[in-house]
Amino acid sequence: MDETASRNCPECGGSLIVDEEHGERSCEACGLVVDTDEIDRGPEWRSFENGDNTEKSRVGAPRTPLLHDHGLSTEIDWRNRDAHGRALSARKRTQIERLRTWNRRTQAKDSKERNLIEALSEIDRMASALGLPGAIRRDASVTYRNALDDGLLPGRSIEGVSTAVVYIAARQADTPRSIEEVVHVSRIGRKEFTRTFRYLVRELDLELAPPDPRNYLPRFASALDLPDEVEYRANELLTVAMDAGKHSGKNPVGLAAAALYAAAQLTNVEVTQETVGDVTGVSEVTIRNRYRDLLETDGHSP
DNA sequence: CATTCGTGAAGACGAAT
DNA sequence: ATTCGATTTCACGAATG
Repeated sequence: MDETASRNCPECGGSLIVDEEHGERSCEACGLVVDTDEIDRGPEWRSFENGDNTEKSRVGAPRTPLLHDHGLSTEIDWRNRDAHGRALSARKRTQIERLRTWNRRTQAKDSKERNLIEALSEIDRMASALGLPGAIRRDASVTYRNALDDGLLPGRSIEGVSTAVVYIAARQADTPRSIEEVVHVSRIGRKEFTRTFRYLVRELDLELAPPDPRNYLPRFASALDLPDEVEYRANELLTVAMDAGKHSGKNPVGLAAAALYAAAQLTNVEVTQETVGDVTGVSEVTIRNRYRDLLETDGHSP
């Protein structure tokens, strides 16, 4: 990808080569780096467009330097007058009319792209904090674009929609994160999240199956330092309960939490309802009720 | 004392009206 | 827009060890 530049090295006079990968221009002969970052690689698009997901992730938002337009955009007055206040000719007027149109269009495009830059950055940040892989981030970005193109953004915050699409993408990929987890790495509260989430699902006609509680087990078991056997038995309990249809209508996170607690009891592993509840974000009461159900269904109470 | 268990009031939600 | 039914959560006290 190297390309010989026209200028020469100020040190030794050798020809310069451009390293597009790093945006550097260096001397072929002496290796002197003449200037850096001459090539504008644009904002975040790259990890999104070409499939290479080679850890372009950033933590924290790279603030766009153009939060407002720095007065660079042009306003065209609505009055059809020239600088002296005289009326414009018909020919001049239609010309100005065209200018207005294009001015509006480019500004609309800019605002859309700025919106997208901000959103993609937030999606990446949250997905990273949640340990979600690149494929899911891309799915989330696609959903965000769809929402943006459908004009679903006005009235909702970028952060809210970004959070929702991350949650949706994780669920669709059978790598669900709980609402608590997602909200925890977001800047919005639970209330706004659920409102925005439902709104998106409805408006985009998304078909979202309820999360399989078993998909929560590995992470929760690991976070609770529970042995593999507990996780395995929890999986069994859930499978039995689901075959019996005892899971529908119940919070999948609560089921997973209760299954882990129940399995720990059955295998004589020490865990309290409180710690399970803290880690999973489920109340002790719910753990009690669910784990009672689970044991009963599996035949442990008579 | 720590943990578990059970309960009533209250909030959120989806479905039905 | 309101109501209804199921569920979850909170706060509390009792029982258990």
